[in-house]
This record gives sequence, structure tokens and C-alpha cells, in this order.
Amino acid sequence: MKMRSDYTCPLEMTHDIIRGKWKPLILWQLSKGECSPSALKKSIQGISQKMLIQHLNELLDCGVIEKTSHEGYPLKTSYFLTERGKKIFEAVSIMQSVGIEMMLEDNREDFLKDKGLL
Amino acid sequence: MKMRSDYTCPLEMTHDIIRGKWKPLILWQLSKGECSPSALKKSIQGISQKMLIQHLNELLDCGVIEKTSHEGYPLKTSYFLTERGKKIFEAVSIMQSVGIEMMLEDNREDFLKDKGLL
DNA sequence: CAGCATCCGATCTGATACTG
DNA sequence: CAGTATCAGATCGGATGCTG
Repeated sequence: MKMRSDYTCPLEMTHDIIRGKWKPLILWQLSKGECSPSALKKSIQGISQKMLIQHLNELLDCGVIEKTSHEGYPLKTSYFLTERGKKIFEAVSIMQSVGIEMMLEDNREDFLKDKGLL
Repeated sequence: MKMRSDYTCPLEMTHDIIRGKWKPLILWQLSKGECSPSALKKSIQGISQKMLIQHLNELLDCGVIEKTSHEGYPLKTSYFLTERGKKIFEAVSIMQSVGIEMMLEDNREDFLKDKGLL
């Protein structure tokens, strides 16, 4: 995926960046601090390695995250949010809050409590 | 599209609602007040009627918008945000702000000025 | 462990034509 | 004007196997 450069509206640009199925969750995890792919995979239920790496690469392309690679075996790589990524995370964060509010309306307190979100 | 009921995280739920290509723009327009499909089509550059109606139906399914239909010819229908929709719009609104900030970093003031966003 | 390539089914989107 | 149906092409996502 490449970021377009002909967005007719800033909203479209942001949307494009976080539209991928796993993007918000990846950003959510990275907002807690830098993280390796394997750790991300563990913390994001259901994501495949392929999609993880692919989405990480797309986020790299958008300048939302960066990585550092420590050479040698075993390989170690860390991904982390850039300043731009921290801005995007503001949107992700609101998405989470709004989701919690909606679940509360739907009487899903139990679910939220189980997750430690309440 | 049907909303799932097995989200493992509130973030996923919100994301699912606004993931469609035109959803944020539709919500953006509706946030200004109730609006007919034809007016929406005019204000959202590039959207086809099919995608507009389809996305409107999906937003209806999610309880994010509602509509009123005035019977008779010519047909008139108005869509508007529900309370839930107004909450979701908070996220959309931040996406817009973040997009503007990113465009400013990218030296696209001219574009933003043309759009009256600066 | 991190990352890439391939194959394939699922999903999404757009164009067009049609109905009440 | 609002809404539906159909079809084709594009994109996305998941499974698997391979590389350094």
C-alpha cells in the first residue's frame, strides 16, 4: 500500500492510514512503548505474522512508526511511534473511548470488566 | 455488512463502523445537519450512488444514523446522526484535525487554504 | 526471530441498468 | 429522487513455506 498524495480532504488521509484491519490495534500496542514483532503478535489476538509485518511496513511508509534493528542472531527489531504516529494515536485513543461508551450503552459492562477496561 | 458482536476490544468495534471507504466523509457531512442522499452525493466528491446508499444502510444497521422518509413524489429522505453517531463523530473529528496537522508538516498549507481549512 | 513470496478465497468497490 | 440488483475488477487477508 502506498499513501496517496491526492487526498481531497485531510480526513481521507488519516482514514487511509488507519483503515487496515489491524492498524488501530498495532498503534494501540505501540503507544505503550516500543515493541518487537513477536511481542506484538502475542498481544494482538488473531493476527498472522504476514499481516503484522505487512501492516508494519505500511505504517513505516506513512511515517507513523519507525524501527531499529539490532543485527546478529537471534534478530531483534523494535518498532515505535514517531511524532506523527503519536498524533494518529490520538484518533485511535478516541476510537477506543467511543467504543467503550457504546458497549456500556449495550449493557456489556461484564465484558469490559473482564478486559480490565472498567 | 453486519456488525459483529464478538469484538475482543472496543477499538475494533469503532474501527469496524468507520472502516468503509466513505464512512468518515458521510459522517462528516451529516455532522453539519440532516441531509438527503442527493445532497450527500453532491458534497462527497467521487462517491457513487450505490456506495452512498450501501454505506448509509450499514450506518443505519450500526445505529449510528437514522432516516426519515417523506412519502410522495418526488421522494424525499433525510439522514441524520443518532446520539451514538455523534459519539462516533468525535473520532472522525479528531481524524480530520490530525490530518490537517500532518498536511501542515508536509507543507501543504496551500491545499488547506484552498479548501478553506486554514 | 524478522521478513518475504505465493497462492487463493473473501470482501470491497465501481459501473450500469432497473424499479417504485 | 431513493433504492436495488448484477457483474466484473481490484484489493485485502489468511495459510503456508522459505530465507538470512
